[in-house]
Amino acid sequence: MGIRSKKIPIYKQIVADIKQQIAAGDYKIGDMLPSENDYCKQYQTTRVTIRQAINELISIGLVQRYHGKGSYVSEAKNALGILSVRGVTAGVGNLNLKTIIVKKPELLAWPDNFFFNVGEVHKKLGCIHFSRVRTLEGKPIIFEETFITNHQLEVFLKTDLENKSLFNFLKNSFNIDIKGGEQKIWAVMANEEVAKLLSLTEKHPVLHMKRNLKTSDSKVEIFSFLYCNTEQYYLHDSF
Amino acid sequence: MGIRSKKIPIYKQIVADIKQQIAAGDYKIGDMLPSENDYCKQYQTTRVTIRQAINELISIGLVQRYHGKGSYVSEAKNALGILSVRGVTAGVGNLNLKTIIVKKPELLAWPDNFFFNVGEVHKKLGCIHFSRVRTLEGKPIIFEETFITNHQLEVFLKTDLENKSLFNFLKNSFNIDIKGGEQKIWAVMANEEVAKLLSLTEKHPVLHMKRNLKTSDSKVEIFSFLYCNTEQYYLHDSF
DNA sequence: TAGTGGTCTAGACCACCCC
DNA sequence: GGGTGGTCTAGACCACTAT
Repeated sequence: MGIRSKKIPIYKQIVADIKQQIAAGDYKIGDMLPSENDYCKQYQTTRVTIRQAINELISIGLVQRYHGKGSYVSEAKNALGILSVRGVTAGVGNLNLKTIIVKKPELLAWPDNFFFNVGEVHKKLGCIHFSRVRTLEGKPIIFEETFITNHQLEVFLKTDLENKSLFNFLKNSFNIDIKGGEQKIWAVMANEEVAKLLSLTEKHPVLHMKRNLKTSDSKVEIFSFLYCNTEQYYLHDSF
Repeated sequence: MGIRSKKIPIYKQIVADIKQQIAAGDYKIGDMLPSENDYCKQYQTTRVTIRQAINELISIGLVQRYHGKGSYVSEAKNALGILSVRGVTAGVGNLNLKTIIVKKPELLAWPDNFFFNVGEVHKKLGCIHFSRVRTLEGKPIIFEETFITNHQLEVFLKTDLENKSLFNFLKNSFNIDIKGGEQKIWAVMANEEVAKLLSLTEKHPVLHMKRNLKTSDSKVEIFSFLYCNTEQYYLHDSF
């Protein structure tokens, strides 16, 4: 299990820094963040870099920026930031999402007629497959089935993912980052399996997403099929 | 009805240019766009500016960029780009969306207990309210109810919005742009009204969004409540 | 008018992909 | 090795908000 790259860009360090400060309560919802010029001095860098960092914070919905006024910490009450339609990040906001493993990681061939196109390279490597349910305050909210290209990731098979962030695990163990991707979204009726896992009556409407995430390792792609009960929470996206 | 600002930034002109070229078929799905350095020469500008333009194209899902390889026109088959969860744009991709007015524009007071917080300034100005259904190939797909702050927008009341893009209308008539906003997304059951307008059985699952869009005129805010039949199409988002 | 974000220049070096 | 995108510098000027 090797670390696969090196330097963390300055702007990502700044993103992580500001995220942490917001999480720690140094800045509360509605607070104005330091100005871009202040940040330039603080981090000894230039505005292009600072703006790149703040752009990322905006894109994950943590911050809003107003011309002539400043950048402000934004509200995300009841929003499933972790799924932020636009977000590349796990764990935006302070929602206490817990994870239950429904099906442990297993090494399989890629399914026939898989929804997304999988390249030949990935097909040869096979996929690691597992399913999880996410709960919020004890209630199941999300059911997610995940497929990851097995490029030297066998360690997954003996890893207990319970209550672990997949993205953090990939980052910490393999230095693999999410670089981007695409999502498709539908409203559907829960089928028997989904209804059971999310404690819903069958035919309850649920939000369904199919996602394809690209990582910093071009041999590792992540696909996930996801069902979300939006009765008490909603997906949130700001831009 | 006055034009409200002046200069169009270079990067936006480039965005519009490339969009137009893709729409015209100069670049097809999967084609590689010119490199960033080529664009620098072509537009006599620098990479920061070119990248700002391409970032916008990526964010609306039109383009994907790969390190070391280039930027490519991306596929958006069956995707409602017009609603692209992340999109700020009208009319990416499928141009065959037609609009039917369900309720003509009317000048009202802001509703009590409106879902979003409306500032005092906006409350004093009142709101312009109308409802539309969007159809694709003759089938109703989206029902959208819109509220806009009436800051010198009375011309709306005598405008026929049938088959017009709201965003283009705001842009062309008032030079008002969409600058950003937020969206909240649920899966719900169609109620009687929505079912009727979208030709669905009641209790059919539909995607529901509540959106708050900021414009380049800080006195003009747009809110929209929207229901979408995702049986044949899906919302699409790339990042 | 002072302070903020919005846009832009003219370079540079690095990391990645492909031949 | 040559071309691509990824990151960054050290400035500049403009547009918007507030006072």
